[in-house]
Amino acid sequence: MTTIREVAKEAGVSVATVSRVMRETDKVSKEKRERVLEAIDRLNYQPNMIARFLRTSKTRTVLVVVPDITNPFFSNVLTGIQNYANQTGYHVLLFNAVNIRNQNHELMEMLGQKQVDGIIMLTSQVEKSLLEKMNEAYNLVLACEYIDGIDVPTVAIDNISSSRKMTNHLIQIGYRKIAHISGELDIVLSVDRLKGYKQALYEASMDVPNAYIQEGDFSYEAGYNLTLKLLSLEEPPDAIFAASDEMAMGAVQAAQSKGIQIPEDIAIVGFDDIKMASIFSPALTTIAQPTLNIGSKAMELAIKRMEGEVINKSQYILNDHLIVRKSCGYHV
Amino acid sequence: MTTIREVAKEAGVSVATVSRVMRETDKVSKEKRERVLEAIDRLNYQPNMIARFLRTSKTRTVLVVVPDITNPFFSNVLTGIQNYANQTGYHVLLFNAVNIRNQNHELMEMLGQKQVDGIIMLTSQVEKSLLEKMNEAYNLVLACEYIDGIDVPTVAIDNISSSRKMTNHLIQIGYRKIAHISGELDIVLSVDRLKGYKQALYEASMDVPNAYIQEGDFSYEAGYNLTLKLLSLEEPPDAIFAASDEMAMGAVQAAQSKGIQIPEDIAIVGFDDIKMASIFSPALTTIAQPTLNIGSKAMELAIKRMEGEVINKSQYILNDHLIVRKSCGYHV
DNA sequence: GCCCTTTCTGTAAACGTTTACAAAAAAGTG
DNA sequence: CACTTTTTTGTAAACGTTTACAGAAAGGGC
Repeated sequence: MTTIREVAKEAGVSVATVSRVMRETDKVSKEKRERVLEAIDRLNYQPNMIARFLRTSKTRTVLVVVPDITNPFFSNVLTGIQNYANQTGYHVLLFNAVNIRNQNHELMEMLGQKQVDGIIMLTSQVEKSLLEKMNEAYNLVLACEYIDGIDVPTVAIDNISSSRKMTNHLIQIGYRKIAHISGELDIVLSVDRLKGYKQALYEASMDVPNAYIQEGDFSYEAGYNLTLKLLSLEEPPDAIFAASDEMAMGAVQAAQSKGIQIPEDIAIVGFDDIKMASIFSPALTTIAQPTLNIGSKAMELAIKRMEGEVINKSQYILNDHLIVRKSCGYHV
Repeated sequence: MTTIREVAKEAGVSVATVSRVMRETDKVSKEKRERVLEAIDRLNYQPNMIARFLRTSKTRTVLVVVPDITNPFFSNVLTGIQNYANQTGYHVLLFNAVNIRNQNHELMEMLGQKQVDGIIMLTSQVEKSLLEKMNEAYNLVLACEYIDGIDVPTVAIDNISSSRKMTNHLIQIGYRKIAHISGELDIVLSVDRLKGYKQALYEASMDVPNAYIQEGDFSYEAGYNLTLKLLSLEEPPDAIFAASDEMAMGAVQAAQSKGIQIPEDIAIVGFDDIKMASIFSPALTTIAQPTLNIGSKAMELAIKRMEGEVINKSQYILNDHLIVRKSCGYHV
């Protein structure tokens, strides 16, 4: 491996000068600069990043904690992060936290070991105290999920208002018995979506039976099973608003398995606008989240923090939008 | 930040002893070991990994090059890699290569800079010479795509035989006019799948018109458009074998848009068995690849190489299997 | 030519570990 | 007890950079 020392010798200058040329940080005379560049070229020199990291105590690397890369929503956000990172010379260390709650320790270890300069979490499914610690000791940014009561930069959509928007849409086009299949209710995001749904009903002075609200877990299977449950109610809903597209697809197929037509007999809508939502048949009415932007904004904020900038505003709310397709029975 | 020096002072021993306790590499008397452990605990010491990396010139990190994390196939393999890495104390640095061909330079730079000990590529879409260089200078492992003529450890399924298996299945259940929509034919994998298809036809002494073979690019849109093309042939096929599930879904919808029923009027099958393949309607007959295993095996090999072991066998072929669902019209 | 700035360069000390080597301590052996 | 062998410890030199500091060179003004 060629080192800076060898380059210095080859160019007939000191190591300091070589370093200065590399980093373009300080004035170097034209003549020496050229000699150095030539030497670098000749020896095919590449600086050892680890040594630089050690000296500068900056790694230009951010740890990204993803609950499940397999989930298209997360992988899209991750793509946004990665793209932005690429453009700015940062690197992404991946932490695929299948069961994040058991991995807290490991997570804190990685941070303490200085391998990364910052951390972006696509989930806030950890103890609040841990989140607080990470926020003050390291450069934390949350994406996708807002958490109450601590002041950490967060980028997400306004789940309450988008959920309200969706519910309003269903009300407007005439549905009166709207059920909701939520995500796990220990996740803020699920609670918010439920909240928005309730607000819309309240504003429209509509009342729904308790059984219209079912707690799922964002999975296809949950959507399927809970829909069977909803359909067997004495007075089944005429519309189902699922908190994820995957659950909505499960809902559609559960209904179809009972010979029920979508959207003729019942409307079913989702959330996220994953690619399949438009391919699926019937195409799903859903809420599109600006996943790539969420990712890049999160990375942008993380970089700002890592470079020492103080972030005054802590909530970054990006615009989602309602996408009306066939599954809600409203033809544009 | 607490350093090893402070721990040493606190415990009343030398830094070497502390290091030895940490790494469990050398004998340390019980008494001192305990003193050190206590001191570590008291000071909440965590070793600075970067410093260790520099000294040992090992980073326990592997660079994973993924063409597109958004693609469920890749994200599954990545999950396999990540899981195995986690278990063995390795880390994954993500390189999302949207257009890998333009990023060769960047890739080589990262390797030269010693930030990673090895590299796993989920694509071989780079110049062969580059691959060769990576293979000899760094610890390269290929996953998913085999490349001819260089001796780099590769883990994948046997695309030729699985494609032949699928085609045979279609022949067996009675189809005689089987078309194939391939991936990009500058990718080995696509060529292999095409090859398998042709072999099966050949063995069955079947001949198909040239127009039955269409080059796509694995995308839904390609599947859709090429199917429209196939259907408007004078003698349209009675079965379409798409080289990816996504293309198969496009094919299904293209057919449906023409009022053609699947599988009654035409069979359509895919490849990969992504989650949607079973949810989609009609459920897709497809080839299931052991994605998680591909990932973990690749990581296993990478670790072996990084730890200096010489890998004698260079091809690791994992078992795929045919999954028969509704879309091929064969009821089990 | 002299003095004062300004610009450029080199020396050497970090950064926080690991580890070769030597020295010290402990354990065996007769 | 004296000697040898084994085990445990500490000292200090790496690893390959960056950068504070001081010194040299160059430029400007008179």
